[in-house]
Amino acid sequence: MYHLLINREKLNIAKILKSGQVFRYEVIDGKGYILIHKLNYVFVEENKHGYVFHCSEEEFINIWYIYLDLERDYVRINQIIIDKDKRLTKVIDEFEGMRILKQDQFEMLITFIISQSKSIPQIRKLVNNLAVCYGEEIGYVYGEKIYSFPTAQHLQQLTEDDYRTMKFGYRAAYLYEAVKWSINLNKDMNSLSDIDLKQQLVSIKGVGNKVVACVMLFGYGRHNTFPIDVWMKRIMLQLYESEIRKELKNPEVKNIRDSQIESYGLKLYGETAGIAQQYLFEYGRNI
DNA sequence: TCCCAGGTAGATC
DNA sequence: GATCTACATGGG
Repeated sequence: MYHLLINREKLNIAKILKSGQVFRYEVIDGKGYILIHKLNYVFVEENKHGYVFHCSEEEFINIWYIYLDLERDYVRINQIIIDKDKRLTKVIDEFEGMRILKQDQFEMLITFIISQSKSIPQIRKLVNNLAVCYGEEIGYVYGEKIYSFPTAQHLQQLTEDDYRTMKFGYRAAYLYEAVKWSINLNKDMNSLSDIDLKQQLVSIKGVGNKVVACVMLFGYGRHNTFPIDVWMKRIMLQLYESEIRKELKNPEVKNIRDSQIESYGLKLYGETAGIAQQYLFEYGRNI
């Protein structure tokens, strides 16, 4: 058992799990949390001093330290973001300990394809169904069976109709395509530039700008991305509409495009855009 | 019954 | 290049 005494200013698991970036985890009331990554899971006990990871030190360093993005200096990044916009001071302070998880790339691709036009509880349900039906049983904690998320190989056997039977609706064809694409991958996507990676991902049918940005941010650790969904659009227009309009060829247009909001976010927040986006998302949800 | 939910592709102008 | 709409399903 690895005792890691880490304060909640640096790591706040409750806030991370509620931040909308991760869909597979368990909260054990009054005791702690279960985190899941590939074929690994860990029970993280919460006490007044901090967190205790119920795993070896080796596993903590090799898996959970990376998953939780603990190497990155969020204090420095938070200050950069506040310098860009002082209005985020309060939400960053209240959301202290939030981090961008580095999750499984295939899981992110599938999860965010599923996410289109679905509420967060519905996404969790569909994604968990997939894990229960096609993942592997990897553990048993506090009466909960823990499943891994299926790999592309696990899902290779499924037809489009199988996904429809599982209530994925029109996303069925997209899921089928994404699995096929993943099976046929023959190069290391991690070595690609942001632009090339984006180009590859967006070539999958059913994968557009928003899903690509989420996969790049939460799966590939590309923090220079700024996903625009309905929430972000509302928040960004509320905070920056006049500034965004100044950048447009025709500042009088009725509808501002997602890509224009994305450009502004990337320009303003640069390498911290992905993290800024999480704070903005939280800022908007609390209005 | 109607409307919306962490969107996207395809048609149309 | 901008705008409109169908696409499945579930929940309020």
